[in-house]
Amino acid sequence: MTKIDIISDAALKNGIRQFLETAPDIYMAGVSVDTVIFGFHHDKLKVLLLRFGNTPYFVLPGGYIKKEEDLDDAALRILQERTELQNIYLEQFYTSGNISRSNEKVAVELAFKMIGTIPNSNWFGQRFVSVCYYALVDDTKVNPVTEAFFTEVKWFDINKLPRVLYDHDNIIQKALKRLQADLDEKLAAFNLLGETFTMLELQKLYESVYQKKLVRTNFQRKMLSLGVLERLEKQYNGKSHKAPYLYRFAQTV
Amino acid sequence: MTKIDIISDAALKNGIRQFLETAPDIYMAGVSVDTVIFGFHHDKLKVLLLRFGNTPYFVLPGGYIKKEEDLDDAALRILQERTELQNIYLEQFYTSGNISRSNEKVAVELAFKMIGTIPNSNWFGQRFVSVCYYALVDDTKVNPVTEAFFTEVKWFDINKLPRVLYDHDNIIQKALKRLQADLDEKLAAFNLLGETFTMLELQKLYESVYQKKLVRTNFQRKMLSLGVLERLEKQYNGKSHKAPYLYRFAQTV
DNA sequence: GCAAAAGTGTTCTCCATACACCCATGA
DNA sequence: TCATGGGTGTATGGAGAACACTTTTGC
Repeated sequence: MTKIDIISDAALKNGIRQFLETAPDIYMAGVSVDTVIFGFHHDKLKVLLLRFGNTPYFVLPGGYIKKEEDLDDAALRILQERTELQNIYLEQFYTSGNISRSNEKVAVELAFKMIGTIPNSNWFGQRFVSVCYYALVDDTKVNPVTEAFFTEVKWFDINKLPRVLYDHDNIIQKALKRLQADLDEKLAAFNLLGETFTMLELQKLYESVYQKKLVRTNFQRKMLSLGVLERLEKQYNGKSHKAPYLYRFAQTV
Repeated sequence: MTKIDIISDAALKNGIRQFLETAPDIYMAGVSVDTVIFGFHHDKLKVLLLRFGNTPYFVLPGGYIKKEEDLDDAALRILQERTELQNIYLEQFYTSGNISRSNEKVAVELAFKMIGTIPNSNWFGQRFVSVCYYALVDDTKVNPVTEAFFTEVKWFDINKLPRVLYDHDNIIQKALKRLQADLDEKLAAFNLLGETFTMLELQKLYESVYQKKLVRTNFQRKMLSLGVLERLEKQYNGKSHKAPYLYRFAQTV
């Protein structure tokens, strides 16, 4: 087991102390928001996670709901703070509210070590019900932003996740299932790609979401039959084979 | 417009006052649970609603989460309190958290009149994020229970809903959509029927959920092909036509 | 026998699958 | 010319829709 190495940086402690002083005035108590941010890179489906302090543990990007803020707006704000993106595709998919989710030993122990003693009545000590959203982003446009509590923002392959705290692993799996269900239904896939893409890239994306191989020729026909793809010029890439067409998502709303 | 007639019953006021005194010690603040209870009766899909005080307005059965209680357990408890049923089919489907949902003029006005002045800082005055569940019940086994705040418990046809408070109408419509999606997927329909039923009853149920007519012969084949129906003896009902078979849901888990 | 509803069989179409085939490209 | 990947055509099978047909029941 990896040794847990806690930073003892005064600035970090001060940041946390300041948050704890102001949080109860700004945010709703007892309710939090967690977001599963999906990206697609190198033919793999990725999830954006935050390193918890200086430990080897990661958590989902999350936050709290301002007292005069709509729930969906809070999720969007939290995402924008973490990615600096506008126009994010966002779906609420689950609310997690078991007592045990907030009590996980490791997390509590780590929190204690990070900021010293935590009075039982303070912000982090309370029980939270967490409303969970998933987001689809073009990872090339994301500018990951860290903040006081977290020392690193990192993309992880959905199949090679690190150790995560709380019930966040469960939440990530639920998000994936929901994404699978939404992918065809809501034409959500194109939010994970850039402006243009080849048919093979699109296929790899579907394969990484459904976690299974698809038949190339039939996939192509199915995508074209949706009537939402615009075929652009061919993309010559120097490879010794036929150049693939580029496509653009052109939904006629 | 119907005149709003408010009861000024001392017992009701006392009940509410007592609740307000103890609630903050027992329940999480800021989070509530609302349930859409579906039943099926006389070939119609029904929803169980509570009359708000002595007004013509209705609300969804709902409640709060105890400080040491799992979210799903809270939903189950609230349902059991209202229906006296065990083993209820329950699905979480949405969490509603817009600021405006708690601020609807009519609701606030009614609450004021019911219990006199409400200090802004009290329990009902706070903002709630509501986690919503839908339940499927055999309505013949339900024993609707009223309580202090509500003067009537009543089944309503999904297409003939009364005026409901807050955003509960929106929640009901979302529940129906989710039920439609789950019906085939999770074989959920049988929770709405008694032990045995005819194919026609099952078809009427599907039609009332999907809100459209289905072709009798093809529906029969589809249901039988699921492999979860056990055919019992015929049901002679005195009508001058062939007697239908009775079926039982016999899922091999 | 007749009307009404229940149950079964048949055809047709659509769509997903499987796979054969040809095309374009650079080494 | 060859290997590699891209694009299109075609046969097949299964599921659902449409509808014809038979069976059962009480009057």
